[in-house]
Amino acid sequence: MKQTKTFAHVKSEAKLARQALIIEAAERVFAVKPFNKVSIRDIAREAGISHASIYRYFPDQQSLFVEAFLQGAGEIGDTLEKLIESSDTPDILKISSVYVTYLMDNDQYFRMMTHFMLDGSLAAEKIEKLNAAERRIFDQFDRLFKKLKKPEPVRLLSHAFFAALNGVLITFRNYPGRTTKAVRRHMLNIAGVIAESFSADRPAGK
Amino acid sequence: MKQTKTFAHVKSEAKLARQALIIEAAERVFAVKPFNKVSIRDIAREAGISHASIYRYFPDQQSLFVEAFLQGAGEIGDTLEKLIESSDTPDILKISSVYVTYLMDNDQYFRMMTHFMLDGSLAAEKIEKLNAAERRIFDQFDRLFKKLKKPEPVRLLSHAFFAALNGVLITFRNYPGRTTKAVRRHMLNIAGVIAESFSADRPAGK
DNA sequence: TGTACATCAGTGAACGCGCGTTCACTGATGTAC
DNA sequence: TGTACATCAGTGAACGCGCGTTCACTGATGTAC
Repeated sequence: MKQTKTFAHVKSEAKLARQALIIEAAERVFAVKPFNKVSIRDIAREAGISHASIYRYFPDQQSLFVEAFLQGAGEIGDTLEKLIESSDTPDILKISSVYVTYLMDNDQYFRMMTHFMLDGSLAAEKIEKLNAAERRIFDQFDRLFKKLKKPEPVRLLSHAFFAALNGVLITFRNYPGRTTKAVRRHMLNIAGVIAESFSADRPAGK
Repeated sequence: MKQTKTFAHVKSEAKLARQALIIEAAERVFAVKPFNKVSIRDIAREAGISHASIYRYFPDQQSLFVEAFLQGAGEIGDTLEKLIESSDTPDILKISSVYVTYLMDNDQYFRMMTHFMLDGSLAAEKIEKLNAAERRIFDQFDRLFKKLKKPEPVRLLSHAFFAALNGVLITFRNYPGRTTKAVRRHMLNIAGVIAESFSADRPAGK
């Protein structure tokens, strides 16, 4: 009895490991191809399996895509956490530039994020997963603003800050007639303007 | 000779008028259907013509979509212009809420905007058209910040303000578990936080 | 006024494509006895 | 150790669909003489 349980365990672990390999392949494809052009066939090719095999591991395309995104969201969360927890007076300019830089370097996650934000047809259970990732970032920004001694409630500030940084990423990503380098500089510049406007003391009660 | 010119003129005006009817039909479809689901066939059906006829008036799908978007962008530009020109001390809170409200009520334009911002495969000539519309908004925000006596250069502020408002629209549009009304209130609330952070005086030289 | 011809908006049918997903099958591995 | 059976990962082929775009044709309108 113990034996069969262990065997089943090994088996299910193998399954999870193969799932993970598919997700990694998906991330590599997303890094190279615009989100809306990525197909199940692309990912299968990258993973070195038949496209029909994907369906042994994921019930449908949407589930796979959401899992791939959550990987990236987790990394962002980890990075911000380290940055904010490690100091008693975190540098908001640094934080905004890390966030923006990460999502410029890993454009695939930003594409996925905007896709999911725009897509109205997500299953409720998927939405909840994405939302948990978002809440984690809000929580960290809350910590940031608390450490910066902003007046309560800081949650609204966190929402506004997060939204504003996302806005920078979407608004200037295809800034025409600029090199990638120049776009990058401009985004960081604008993110800096935003960080500064969030760090300034505001007249109380206004 | 004069005669034929006039006839040709009438003819080309008729053509433009029919083009405009197709664009209007497209806008109606966009208002009802997610951007990425709208097809040439949908628009033709709405306009009451055969889908093959579209190609008498537009070389391809992209051209039609861009024209449809520019209609909406023009309206936003007009609205902001009125608002900012009409006062010597414009209300930035009012302006942010008008902008956000317009793009919530006319969600199709926001969808198109984000689509074009994310799409890397636009023809250069289309990009230029879209960019002109964007510049017009930047110019108006420049006026706003100048009237608010912000230190030069105000262009960066305009960029940051525009980006931040767009960020609010994309970040909270599918805020889960909220009614449309609650989402609306939340967006306006966050847009208010942003407007406020842009209207506060910031320490000079910081 | 009548006739032959040119133009061109409008169209239904078809083309070619890529997609997500399912199906029926293979073959390797493990299990029961 | 050997044999019959069960499981299930993996697969190539196929299904069914919707799309953007093109084609060959019609028919209304205008032009030339």
